[in-house]
Amino acid sequence: MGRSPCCEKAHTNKGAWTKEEDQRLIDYIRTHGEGCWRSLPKSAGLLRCGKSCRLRWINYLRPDLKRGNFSEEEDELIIKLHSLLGNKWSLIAGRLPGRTDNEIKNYWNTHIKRKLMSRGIDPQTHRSLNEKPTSAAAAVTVTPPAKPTQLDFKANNSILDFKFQTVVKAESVEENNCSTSGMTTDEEPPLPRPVSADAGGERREELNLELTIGLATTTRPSSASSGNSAESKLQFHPYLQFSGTAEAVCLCWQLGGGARGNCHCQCSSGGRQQQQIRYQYC
DNA sequence: AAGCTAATCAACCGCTGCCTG
DNA sequence: TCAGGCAGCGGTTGATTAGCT
Repeated sequence: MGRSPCCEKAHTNKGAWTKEEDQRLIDYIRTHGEGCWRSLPKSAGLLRCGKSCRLRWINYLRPDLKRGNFSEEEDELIIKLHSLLGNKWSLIAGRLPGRTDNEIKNYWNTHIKRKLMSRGIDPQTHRSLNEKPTSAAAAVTVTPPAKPTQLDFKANNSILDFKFQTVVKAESVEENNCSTSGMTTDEEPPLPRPVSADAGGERREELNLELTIGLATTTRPSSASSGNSAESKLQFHPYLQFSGTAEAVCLCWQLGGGARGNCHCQCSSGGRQQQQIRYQYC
């Protein structure tokens, strides 16, 4: 038995939204808030599918959307995030305040892909186009998860741990003062790292990056929906900070203030960022 | 000015995963 | 444990706009 359609297709409008439809949707959400998209069209007097209403609101009508061109900083941030997360547009959008997943996805496909290609970088693998698949990457190669299952993403109450593997050139790691667990060398010696050689015989190290995410206690108030999943809460913290060079990678994600859980990375800073994800790229 | 092509982006479609009974 | 309902996500489509000849 197939699933019932999400809406009565025979009685719904499709295509571009009219100003009147937009206004109805805005008025309704202002009064009642987001949530229950399935019943919203009927309640708001719209002949639209709930999914369509949701999309229109999220991608176009939301008041906190930033319109206009992407800045150079945003470009670079998207590239870095894509190298880490792959085509997880919603996660990427979660770190770019005022930008939507759809917008970023379109922008990626129309601008950034071309930009990377012109730099001689494969937009999917973030490796040099001239490079043999088996050779070590430039300074840092982060292998994006091809499938979500490869990103070991486990929710455990308020703590998320996820791990993924990256390959870092051995010589880059030597100079790095961050350990794989995000600790400084002053605190604890680095964990032993497996060393492997690729087909060309070049020595390289495989670095197991463990990211620890502690969820802040504050979440977006109107997070109706199934937004109580840890992953979706994560998206409510749009700020992401990169610092330092990309010679080696120490990743430490935090939500909320100060070091939480197992994180000992020196990524603390005060003020507004107390409520932001902090992501150190040192 | 007209016709064609490329670029852009809003919207749709189908699938996935979470929640609930 | 399982099935159904739902929201959300990512890929794709198609209408519109811009640029070129």
